[in-house]
Formats: sequence, C-alpha cells, structure tokens
Amino acid sequence: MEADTIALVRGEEELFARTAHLFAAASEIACAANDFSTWSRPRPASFRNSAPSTIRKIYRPGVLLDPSAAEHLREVASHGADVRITLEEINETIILDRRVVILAGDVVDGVRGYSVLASPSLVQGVMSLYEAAWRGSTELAAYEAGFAEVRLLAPRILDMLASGCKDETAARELNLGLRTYRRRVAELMSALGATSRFQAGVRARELGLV
Amino acid sequence: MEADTIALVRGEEELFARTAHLFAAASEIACAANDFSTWSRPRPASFRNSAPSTIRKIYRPGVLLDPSAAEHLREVASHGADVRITLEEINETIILDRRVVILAGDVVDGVRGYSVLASPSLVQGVMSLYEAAWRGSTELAAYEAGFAEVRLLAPRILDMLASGCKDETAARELNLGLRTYRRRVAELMSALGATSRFQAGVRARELGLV
DNA sequence: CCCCGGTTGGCAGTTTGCTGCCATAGTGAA
DNA sequence: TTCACTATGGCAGCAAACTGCCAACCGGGG
Repeated sequence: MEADTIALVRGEEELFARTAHLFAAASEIACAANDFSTWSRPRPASFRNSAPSTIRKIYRPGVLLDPSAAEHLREVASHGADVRITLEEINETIILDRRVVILAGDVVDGVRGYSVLASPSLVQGVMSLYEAAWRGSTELAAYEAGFAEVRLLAPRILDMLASGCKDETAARELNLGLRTYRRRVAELMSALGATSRFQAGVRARELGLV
Repeated sequence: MEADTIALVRGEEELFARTAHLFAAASEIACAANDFSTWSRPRPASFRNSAPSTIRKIYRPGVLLDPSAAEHLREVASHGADVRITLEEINETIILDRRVVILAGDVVDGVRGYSVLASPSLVQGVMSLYEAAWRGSTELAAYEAGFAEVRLLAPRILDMLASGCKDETAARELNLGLRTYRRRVAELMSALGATSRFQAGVRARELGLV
C-alpha cells in the first residue's frame, strides 16, 4: 500500500485481509467505536506476533449498559489497554502507529465500507481529531464508578419505556417520583447518546437491552 | 396428547417435535402473530402430507414495512392462505382444526414457552376470540392498497426519527408541513403498534428498518 | 449534636409532541 | 365544468415530556 493511497474496502473480511500485516506489526493502536459490533470480532492469534506497546480505545457510554460488553472492556483494560468513554458522537476509526488510518463508512447492501488512508497529511489531521476526542473523554474506571448505580435501575426503566406506557404510569410502577423517573430517563438517554426517545429506543434495541 | 391436557413446551424445537403430527394432519390452520419471527421458520416438507383446506393468518401492520416479509406474505396468500392485518395487539396463537390451541408465552432464558391446549372448552373460548380478531382485521390486499403510499415515505421518516432531530427540523428536511410530518409519524407508529416513540424506535429496529 | 454532600420529588415554566378542525389545493369521475 | 374525495398544512388547544429551582430527606464525618 503506497504512502499516499486512499484504498476503499468493502466488508470487514476484506479489510482484515488487506491490513492484517499492519495490525500484526503495529506497536501503537488507537481506535474509536460507537457500539461493540465493530473492531471487536476476535481475530486469529496469528495476526499478532508482538504485543503493541499502546492500545487506546474510545467507546460510547452505551456499551456499558450491556453487561457482557462492559466485562469485555474491563478485560481489555486490565491487559494494559487504555479505554475511555466519550459522550460525543464519534466516527468509527482505527489509527495504526500514527501512520495508517482506517475510517468506517456507510453500510451498503449489508456490508460496511472502509477507507484506508496512509497519506501523512490526512493521517496527521485524523490523528489530531482523535487526540481531541481522547482528551474530551473519560477513563473507563472513572466513568464506571459513577455509572454502576444507573445500571441498577436501567433495565426496569427500559422495560417501562419499551412497554409504551407514559412516564406517570411508569413512575408509579417503579415507586418513583415523576421527577426522578424522568431524571433516570434523561441519564439513560445521555448514556445512549440519544437526543430523542425514538433514537433511544433504536439504540437500546441495537444493544440488545430490550 | 389427551383431550383435556394443558402441555407446557419450551422452545420452538420442542414445540414442533411434539406437534408435528398435528400440523401434518391439520386441514384447517389459523394463526396470529405480532412479528415475523414466529411461526415463519421453514419446516421440513415431510411435516406436510396434504395441504390444509384453509389457512388463516393475522399479522400486525408492522410486518408490511419489511419488504421481504411483505413479499413472503403475498406469496403465502397467493397459495390460498387468507392473510389479514389487524391494528390490535394480539397474542401469538395457532389453532389447528378448531381442536388444538397453541399459545405463545413469555421468553425466559432466550427460549419462548408455549402452551398447548386441547380442552374443548378452552379451545372454544380461544377460537371465539380469534374469530373476533379476524372479523376486526383487514384483508391483506385491501390493506396494502392503502399502505403502499406510506411505505414510500416511511424510510425517510424513520431516518429522521432515528437521527434524533426534532419534528420541526425533520419536516423541513423532508419538505413537509409540521402537521403532515406528524401525521406520517402517527401512521407509522400505529403501523408499528407502538404507543410511544421509544417503543416505536425499538420495534423499528427489531424489524431492521433503521 | 450540626454540617455536609448527595438524592429525592414537588412545583412551575418551557418545550415538544399530538390531534381535531377547517380552509385550501389537487385529482379524477360524471 | 361541477361534484366528490383526498391530501395538505396552518391553527389552536391539549397532553406529554423536559428542566431549573428548591425544600425535604437521608447517611457519614466531624
């Protein structure tokens, strides 16, 4: 892959086929993802012949609502990766050794497209954006500390929301004040990165929480 | 299975294993389902040794939003089945030859439970409810006639909703009046059988529409 | 004991979403 | 053209949801 090429790749299989050697050789990996389905597919161990010195990952808070996903994140973090949580919308991104950038694009016909960039100036630009996002995000452990409590109530809130009943009914059902219930819903929506209840419903379903 | 037995079955596999002979022998099948994942799994042709004389199916309007599901429904209908659409919430049900009732229950640990009833009085009761639902529903073809137009706009409405923007913004984006946009949303929600936007988001995602 | 930081929930005001009503405009049939 | 029917969208009133403010209510230190 030449240094100034922009390669368009369709599907994760092709992506990994063409970038396996880069992953294998990378000593520094930085990535960002909105949900957990991206970049998280287990890859053959053969792809990895030496542990990269630094791994940085940025996720949306929503992934923490899925217990197994949260567990996986903690696992990764305990192996030396830096995992952070951001409240902002973020494009799915991988940066290898500050030299190659992989940007996820749209899904057409069920397969996602990826752009692989190696041009130094482009990589430089993406890298600075990534750094900004990184600075604006929170360490996983710190975030989780204040998040554990929300998770306790979240499933029941989600059940109420998904049942289609109105806030007043749901609050009564959960023995909460209307104000408190709505506070919880607001926290939940912020955790899901949603700005409308419809969107929150979609994301909750995407994460398999309902 | 004795005539006055209520059998509880866990999972579709067990259900079909225990009722395959009933399906094979049935000359009249009536069923109702909210979405398309139930009862629609293709079954081995060996289960069927003579075509039932009448097949009746009731679905929620939401299934028509999924093109492939709608196509499948038309296919079934063209083979002689009576397919209808109802606006009401409806429990997943199968009635075989007016003698055996299968009612879907809750999902626990990922597998759905089913109750198989053969008691004449119970079957009678369920049957009358089914008939009521049947009378209150609309022939597929008739329903689709007035539905085609909604489907034209639905994807864009869904995109707007899923993007989290507010109605005013979405209406502008689609060159619609606010009133008309909200009318479309209301139609869509009714089609999805949702009473809140959160619920609509969940169902839209369930149907893979976003 | 008091003080503190945090949570709760009532109240009120604002925003957003919902719907009936109706004037208007377009379309097709008689 | 005239009539009937339907879609549109503005308006108004209402319902639901969001939010700031604040008083009340906890535990845990001092």
